[in-house]
Amino acid sequence: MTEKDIFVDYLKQQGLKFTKQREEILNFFLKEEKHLSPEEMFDILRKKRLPLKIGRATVYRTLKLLSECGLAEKVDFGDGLNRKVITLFEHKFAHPHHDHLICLSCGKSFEFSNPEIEKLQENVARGHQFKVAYHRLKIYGYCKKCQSTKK
Amino acid sequence: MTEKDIFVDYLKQQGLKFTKQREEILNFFLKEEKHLSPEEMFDILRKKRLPLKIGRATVYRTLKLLSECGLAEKVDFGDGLNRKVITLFEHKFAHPHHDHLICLSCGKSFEFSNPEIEKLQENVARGHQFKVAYHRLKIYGYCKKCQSTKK
DNA sequence: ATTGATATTGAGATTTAATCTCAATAATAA
DNA sequence: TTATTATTGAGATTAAATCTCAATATCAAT
Ligand SMILES: [Mn+2]
Ligand SMILES: [Mn+2]
Ligand SMILES: [Zn+2]
Ligand SMILES: [Zn+2]
Repeated sequence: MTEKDIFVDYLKQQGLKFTKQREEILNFFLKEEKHLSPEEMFDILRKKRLPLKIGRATVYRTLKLLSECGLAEKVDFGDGLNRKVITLFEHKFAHPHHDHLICLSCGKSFEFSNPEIEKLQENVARGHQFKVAYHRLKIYGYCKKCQSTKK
Repeated sequence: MTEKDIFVDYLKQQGLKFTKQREEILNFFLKEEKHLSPEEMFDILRKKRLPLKIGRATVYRTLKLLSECGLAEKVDFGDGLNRKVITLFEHKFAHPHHDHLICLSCGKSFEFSNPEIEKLQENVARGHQFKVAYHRLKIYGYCKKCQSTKK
């Protein structure tokens, strides 16, 4: 069951079509290891000057589909204090859940997963009789490199 | 040391001025117990038809000042998946740190604080030699009421 | 109270990521 | 091949937040 199978099956199941554009975007997303924003993906796909032309709306629409079928996950890496929203899409297929440390200086993010924290979150939710769908834990600060490069 | 003192002192220390508008916005913010968005605050302050006219930019600028001096805290209650950004300002003065459970159905939020989670976060950061500035833990799902009102 | 240097203000323009519109086109199944 | 229906991209639109700038208010020093 490859990522492509998952996508194709999802589309079929939803009565949607597997188009050239969707295939191109899927392949590009899978190939890229680092997190990319929709705008970056759009720019790069445009620069490629493929025989196929891909519009901004199609990039956004396809990333939404990839999220719906479990291949991608949208994450906002903005600091929550300034206007800037930094939306990136991560690989989700065969990539276990994790949260992020986000450097306020260089913008880099670092992944971590901590089962104890996850368990405590469940407890908190249970205490509020709250049914959890998902969560986001973001720790903002300064990465090792940005601390040494003192300002 | 009242909230007003804190604000006035902060302004003075920064070489800024304590204006009618800033005082009006401070009072309104302090009076309101529930979280409000800047746009809501702007609308309400406008409807008041005070002798004093307050512009949108001044509301945003003043909320930023209130955040800088520790009286307010900006929090994004959007679900991180849809476009909508829901920026609210919480009281921070004499309100201990907490995180939120956010209902995807009714939009209500529920506060919690869990020292164990906080401690584990410190451990995670230390493990990455990461210097923490602040964090945001948001647990999305369905509140008790919205579970019973079974859609 | 007056002055003067400087910060502040609000109207409206601008920014920006994301979404929407819609007529032309492509994908699928019969 | 054909009919049905989904998809597409250009460009318009949205909406929160910020920016611009000329007019005005603040406030410390007289
Ligand atoms: Mn990640
Ligand atoms: Mn709160
Ligand atoms: Zn860094
Ligand atoms: Zn609810």
